[in-house]
Amino acid sequence: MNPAQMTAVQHLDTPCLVLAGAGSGKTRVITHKIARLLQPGHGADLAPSQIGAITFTNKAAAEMRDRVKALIGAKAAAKLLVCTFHSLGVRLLREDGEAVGLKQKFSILDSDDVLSILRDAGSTTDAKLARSWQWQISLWKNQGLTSGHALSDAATDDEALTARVMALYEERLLAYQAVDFDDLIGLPLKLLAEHEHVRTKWQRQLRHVLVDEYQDTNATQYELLKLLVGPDGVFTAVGDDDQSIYGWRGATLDNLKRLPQDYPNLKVIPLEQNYRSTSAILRAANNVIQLNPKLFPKTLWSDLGEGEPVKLMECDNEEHEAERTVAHFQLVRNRLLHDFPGTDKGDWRHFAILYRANHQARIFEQALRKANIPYKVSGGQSFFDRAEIKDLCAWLRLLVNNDDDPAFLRAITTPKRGIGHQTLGKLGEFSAKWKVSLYEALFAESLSTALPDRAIDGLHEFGRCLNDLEYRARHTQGSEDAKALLMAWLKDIGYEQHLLDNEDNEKVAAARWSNVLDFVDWIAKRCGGDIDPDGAMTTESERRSVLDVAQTVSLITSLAEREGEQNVVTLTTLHASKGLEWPHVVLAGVNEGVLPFNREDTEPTPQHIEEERRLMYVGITRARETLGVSVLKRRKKGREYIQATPSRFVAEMKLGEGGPREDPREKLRRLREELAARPRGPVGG
DNA sequence: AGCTTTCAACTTTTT
DNA sequence: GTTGAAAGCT
Repeated sequence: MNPAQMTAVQHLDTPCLVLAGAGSGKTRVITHKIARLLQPGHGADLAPSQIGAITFTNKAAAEMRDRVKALIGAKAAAKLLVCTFHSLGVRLLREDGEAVGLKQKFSILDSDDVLSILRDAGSTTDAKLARSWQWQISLWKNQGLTSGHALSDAATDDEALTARVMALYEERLLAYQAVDFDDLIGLPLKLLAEHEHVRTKWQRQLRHVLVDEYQDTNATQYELLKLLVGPDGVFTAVGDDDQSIYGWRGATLDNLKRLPQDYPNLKVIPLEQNYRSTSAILRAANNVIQLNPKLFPKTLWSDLGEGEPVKLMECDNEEHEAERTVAHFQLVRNRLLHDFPGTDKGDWRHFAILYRANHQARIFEQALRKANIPYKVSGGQSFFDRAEIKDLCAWLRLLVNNDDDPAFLRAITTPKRGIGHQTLGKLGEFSAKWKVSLYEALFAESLSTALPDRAIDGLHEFGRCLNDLEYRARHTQGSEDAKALLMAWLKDIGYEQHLLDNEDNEKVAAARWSNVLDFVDWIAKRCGGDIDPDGAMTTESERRSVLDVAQTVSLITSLAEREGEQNVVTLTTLHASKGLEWPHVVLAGVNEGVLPFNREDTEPTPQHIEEERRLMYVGITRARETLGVSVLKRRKKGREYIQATPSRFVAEMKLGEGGPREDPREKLRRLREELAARPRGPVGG
């Protein structure tokens, strides 16, 4: 470990802000600090259960857990609280949510559920309108505002309407005993703020909290952390102001600015040594980011050698860009295969194409397919967004929370069981009239006044099926039994047949069914009780019932199992690339209007340009060895091509300045030596 | 007028 | 690849 990392790890007694530049080994710092906190004799001497490590994504949490496990052993690691902000919220609410009026078995709505509730609440079929409400409501919630605040602050008619829809939405959520993702932060905050005994309980429990990607926190997350940590609590925030690229969804750098003021004894430690990229790449990155007003100045450096100059690729149009990128990759790869035969340096998984917007991927996909190069597009539709998975999730959610009406409607109609609009409409009216959930209405005595017996029989049949499944799910643990239960259930409800009936293409139906089977395996695996990949038996305490697993299912959005292991080229957006790295990277379409993004009719604000500049910085710093920056000379607009302007960020990189001047042959020899001497395997995170 | 067809445009995304 | 808008058809 370098001196700065060491300082960060050894600083245990006051709040600490680690400004971790890209590739500076921040995960290393966090994991080692956790180990240090556990070691007796350094003043902290904490038990594993007293430490919390908070991340933004499940993937980051999983990686963190793995790396801590390697350091302190599986037994101690299992007792640590390593989780995302949202799963921490779930935990707080499951344990103490009753204090804010939430029953223990609440449901978590995903953004599609939210959208359909909003469409309903605002009586519109206009998806765009509903989405704009969803967006605005989420922003308000992330600032800690309720519909009441929003309505009184509303500056326009649109905002007032949104606020009114929000009020209806809040009512619905309460009635369903459901929360959305924003509530998973907002409600725990309310819980801790308003209930002293809960607050002290958690403050006593967690003696040291470490937060990853601190620059991505929003206003409510800041407040939540503050309450969780307490007035004299100790924490470690790890982040990089230069990599803050989520301002548009509520993240605010104010959280970084406020830290020294809110905690005067804050220790600020910059990590500037980069273990990822060559000097040529870092110089370009520093040149760009320098132009932003800086909160905490820092300059990245590395001792990995000068490396190859950043290559500017000027392309005629999008097709040309894709072809050139593919040709460039092939060239680099062939050189590696020649220079380092028998190594994995030429593997396709070491190559990535990064772009600003998802639709830019398509043309690269075509070119890669044509060249027979394997690739994956990351981002886009996730496994859990697929209709078949959502169908099954609806059933699981309904098991967890019988009052989850959106889940009820989806489950009772998929697969079709002869219960249609008529019946459900009546049931809905009945439940609204008596202020009960659809599930409760199902078993009400007086339902016979609203519906014919035949319809009621069908409803009761569904209810019995559900109760039976719930009973079994509660009492089934261990992956083998869980899998048997789930398969029996799918057979019961005839799900495979349902897929075949509703899909005219047999292949598509088969693909969907295969997704379902993957999903079953995935849940079963989570029920535990079988052999771990590393050979150790999972402990008895890790065995969970199917119902327990079902509770957390809506929080998880990616299988992320062997994602990194496929030997394929990665196509991804700049946003989704944060935290990742590849030896060879091409940044595509680095033109004005695209990166920095702006619409032709609007003038970008300086803050917007600054965030786009950070995005460029993130992109540059993903590359370990070679970096290509591709610029379009012309862009397709309608049928003809129009002139395209290179991004201002290209000039800002100052390519060709500051590098060493040397004989080309000498240079080639040096490059090869440097490349051969590079350490293998991943460094830092 | 209301429907269908065609054509172009397309922020960024986790939980 | 999907969606929304505009043109064209009945």
